Amino acid sequence: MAPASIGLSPPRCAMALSGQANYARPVTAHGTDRPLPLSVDRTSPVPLYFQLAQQLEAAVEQGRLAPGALLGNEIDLAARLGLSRPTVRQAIQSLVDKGLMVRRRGVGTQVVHSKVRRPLELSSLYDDLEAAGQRPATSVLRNTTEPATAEVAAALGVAEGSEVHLVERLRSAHGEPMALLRNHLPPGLLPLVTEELEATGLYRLMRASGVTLHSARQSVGARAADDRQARALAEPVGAPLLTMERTTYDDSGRAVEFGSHVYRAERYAFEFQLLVRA
Amino acid sequence: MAPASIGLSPPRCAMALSGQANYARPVTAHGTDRPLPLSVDRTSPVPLYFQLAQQLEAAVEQGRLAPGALLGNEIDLAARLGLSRPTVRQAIQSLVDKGLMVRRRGVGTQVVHSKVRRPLELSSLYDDLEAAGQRPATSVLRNTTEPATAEVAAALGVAEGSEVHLVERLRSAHGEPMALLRNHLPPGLLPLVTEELEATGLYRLMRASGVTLHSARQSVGARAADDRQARALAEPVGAPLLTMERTTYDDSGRAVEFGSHVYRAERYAFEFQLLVRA
DNA sequence: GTCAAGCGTTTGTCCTGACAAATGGCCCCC
DNA sequence: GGGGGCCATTTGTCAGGACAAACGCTTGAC
Repeated sequence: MAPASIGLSPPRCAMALSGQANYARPVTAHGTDRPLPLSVDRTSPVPLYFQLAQQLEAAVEQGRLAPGALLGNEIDLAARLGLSRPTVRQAIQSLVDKGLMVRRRGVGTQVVHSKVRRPLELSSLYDDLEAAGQRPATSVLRNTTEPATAEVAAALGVAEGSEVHLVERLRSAHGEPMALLRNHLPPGLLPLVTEELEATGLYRLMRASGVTLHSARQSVGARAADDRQARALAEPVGAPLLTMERTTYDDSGRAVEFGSHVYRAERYAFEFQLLVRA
Repeated sequence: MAPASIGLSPPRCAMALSGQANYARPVTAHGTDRPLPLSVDRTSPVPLYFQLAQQLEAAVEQGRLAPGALLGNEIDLAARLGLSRPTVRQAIQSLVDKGLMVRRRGVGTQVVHSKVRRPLELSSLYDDLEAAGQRPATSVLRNTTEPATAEVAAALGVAEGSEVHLVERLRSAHGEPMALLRNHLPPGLLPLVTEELEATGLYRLMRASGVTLHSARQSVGARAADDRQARALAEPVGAPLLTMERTTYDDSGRAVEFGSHVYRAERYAFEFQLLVRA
């Protein structure tokens, strides 16, 4: 309706990531004034805008493009690279969407003043604390089917009482238990082999089975450890735990997973970054 | 480097929102086959692509575009509206970015199969549980300056020991305490009037003072309530609390706020939605 | 000295046109 | 009847041009 109503601007978060990765990178390399070496390969199957975006992103990452530095106007940039302006704009826009750059009409495009640099190109939800060098270990506690409770049925969109898969895992890092993971999956979605579940993450298995993950709803809270949780996680009963419930959907809108997880508060925290969208 | 490396796809979250809003909307209105009434107003200052995007979004919202429904090809749509294809694409792309639609080459664009529909056009971080009908109340416990501790100094990018603002607030809803909010701000950013702080949220005040919020880093965890927290929140000592630490940056990369908050686990949870970006 | 108007610069929006690549269904052949 | 190849459809990518709107600086007036 109204042109620029925007009362409060809805934040858009660039990524949610795993536990306790705290990379305070200094990056004091300031901007040189020589024009950034940029080039595109027209024989490559990689889209031109994507090539450019990657190069710019790498330049920001390595400090060759200093925070606050102007990018130079799009027309010249396009001419220099032998590209059209829309292509250059598409490249820059993707970086703006990632929160790496800010555009200002009449001023130019500048690199966002660092510090915000995204924590990592983090990806899957937590089976990739592996990427943080945590060497995760998983032990499968249960891997069966059971009748869906009302809560699970509602989340997965199946009939209450119908059989669904249940996987319960204990995830450890450095030999210490970190989280207790309960997942319910609709029947017949993919074969759940205990050995595979102990070797890798659930999301990777799902993707490998051709499931196209699309979105997820999460709810993060806290609770006191009950008896069973305390035993599994080697915490005293009543210890504060971080809880996460998540329903994941695929492309077609099917719910493909309902997870109900608890983490040891001492050893885990969710870190993520929000962008305020224009 | 590689064209479509994408190992694991980094999720991108559409928004983070407030507490305990659970709107399970049925929306069983299925797709009619009559062509959606769409039109654009070329005399309006609102960009054409934005007009179109809004209309499509409204149609999805109201169920006039059923989940899974094909949108019809872009060429025809453009012709029907008297627009060019790039403009139509820009409109659709913005909805794809929001997670409302999925494009498939050779197939078309379809509305994502509901259920995922975003929880609300949520916005500010939590002073808008007001929007959830919670009628929040804030009481300011402290509003002073104090020397920055090492942690605060690092977060705000000021010298350790230099004076920074400190605001401590207790936020309640329905007369019950919900959260204890501690915020540190760099000196001179904006005047912090106790009366204003009790009447509205910190973010709104900052925006009203011309601060352009850009991004934030958050860390969410859990802990047991200490003495002081327990008293303020009317919980027993040792009760599980949900904790959140956040550093917020403006356009220029300046840190404009460092918050350290605790929430009653019984009364509060973070809900948000992640999108897996292509 | 201060404030306002003007101007160049840069991004925002929009158009037309074209070819490439992926998908899915149809048809033909075996 | 089943399988493979062809083809129409649809989105993905890219070019080149045009005008509008916003910003910042400079110039000019008071």
